[in-house]
Amino acid sequence: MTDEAGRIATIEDALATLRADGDRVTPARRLLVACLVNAPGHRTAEQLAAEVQRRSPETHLSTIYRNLEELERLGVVTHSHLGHGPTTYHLSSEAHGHLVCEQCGALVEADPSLFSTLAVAVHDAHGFEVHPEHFAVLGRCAACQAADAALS
Amino acid sequence: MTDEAGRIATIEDALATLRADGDRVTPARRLLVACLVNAPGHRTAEQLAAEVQRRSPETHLSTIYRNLEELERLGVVTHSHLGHGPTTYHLSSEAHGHLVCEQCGALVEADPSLFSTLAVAVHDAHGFEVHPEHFAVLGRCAACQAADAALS
DNA sequence: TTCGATGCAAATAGTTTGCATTCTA
DNA sequence: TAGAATGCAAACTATTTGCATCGAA
Repeated sequence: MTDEAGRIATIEDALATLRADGDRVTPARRLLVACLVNAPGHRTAEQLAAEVQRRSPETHLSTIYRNLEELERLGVVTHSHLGHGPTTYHLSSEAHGHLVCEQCGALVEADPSLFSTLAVAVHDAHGFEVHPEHFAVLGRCAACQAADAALS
Repeated sequence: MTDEAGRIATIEDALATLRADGDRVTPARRLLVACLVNAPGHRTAEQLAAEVQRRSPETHLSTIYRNLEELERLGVVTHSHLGHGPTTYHLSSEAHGHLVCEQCGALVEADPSLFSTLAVAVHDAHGFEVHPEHFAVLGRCAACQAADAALS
């Protein structure tokens, strides 16, 4: 129920990007791209492997890593470091910032516009170009603040 | 030449914090705290272990990890996740933000004030409390931007 | 039919844990 | 001298790599 029409154009876009670079379109690559396009959000290499393996159980985790690397090189995929946990991957077209609660691990996706003043300030002060989608802003979510406040 | 006076008060503060919690002051803890106080900046557990081992070669890396965890629990030490690389540790009193270049790995320490508008915007939008010292802002440093520009 | 992609096993990096021993308080 | 801290080995998680085989173009 997740592989029907509507987004196939984007799958084909991704495959066309591979072909344009001289890369081959293999079943594993088709499935991986379909997973990324069909369901948005952050997934680890392991989660993506599990999804791909539902259709093609012999697909190896190392193949997922190699293909994510290649798709990232081509600009189709972006990865983020979310504090402690493993690296997560998503389509580059879904760029956004990340807020991760250090207490409960909750992930909030933040509109990139929230980062614009930071980006300007950092660029003015250090000439540094900020990539808000590649890292997580760590802190404490509203729920954990409320829970902590209730204790005191 | 790094263990002379001037900052010893802070070493004693850290040890007093341990004692106050009922923890014991061991040679490994003394040396670790001294390393952290005597030289500022970010170091990985492995780097700290190497420093401690110059004085006390039998100190094990797992002891460093356990003590960093305890010092962090007591608020003496803070860790940061700097993109790809391993976790780094520093005294909590040296709080600051981090800019890490994704191309060359350069680390720039940023004044926490640069994060204040981000913190306000994120709090208004999501009720989320930002801890600027716990994560790295990834992007591209001025030098890499200049180098890239020269290529095109 | 060729060379890129894959599967598998093994290596690697970073970190954590179990347990017997040591040493602080 | 009781219990916390340590050293060591081993487990564990995330990721990378070498190599023989397979398959897309």
